[in-house]
Amino acid sequence: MNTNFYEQVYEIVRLIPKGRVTSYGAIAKSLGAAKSSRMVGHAMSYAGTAHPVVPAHRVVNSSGLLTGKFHFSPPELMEELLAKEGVKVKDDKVLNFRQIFWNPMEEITE
DNA sequence: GCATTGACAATGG
DNA sequence: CCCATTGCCAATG
Repeated sequence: MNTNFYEQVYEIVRLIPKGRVTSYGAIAKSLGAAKSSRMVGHAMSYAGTAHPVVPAHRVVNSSGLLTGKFHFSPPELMEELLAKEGVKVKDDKVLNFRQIFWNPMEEITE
């Protein structure tokens, strides 16, 4: 595939530490495509059928909302995984989102 | 190749 | 804080 963009997205998502979450825009920015935040979401769709396990449940929208939880095998899986990681989810949104927010740029530092 | 849709983001009211 | 609009880019029909 070598669809660089998607590969980059998967790479970053895989780098997300346990108990942390990030937003599509942050990932897009890290890749230098802040305008293509939607592409990150598309990449996530492929994540389930592409690479070995991409913790897409750690990726949420800019509001910390679990927008794509419905895309998981069981929609509840997203909250389950997040809960296991120590992330509290309420009303399909991450609590203390700003505190557990993980900035990909800090790990990329190109 | 055009039109529609989409795991989004940012801005304005 | 919630709703409406715009931009952006790729996938799909």
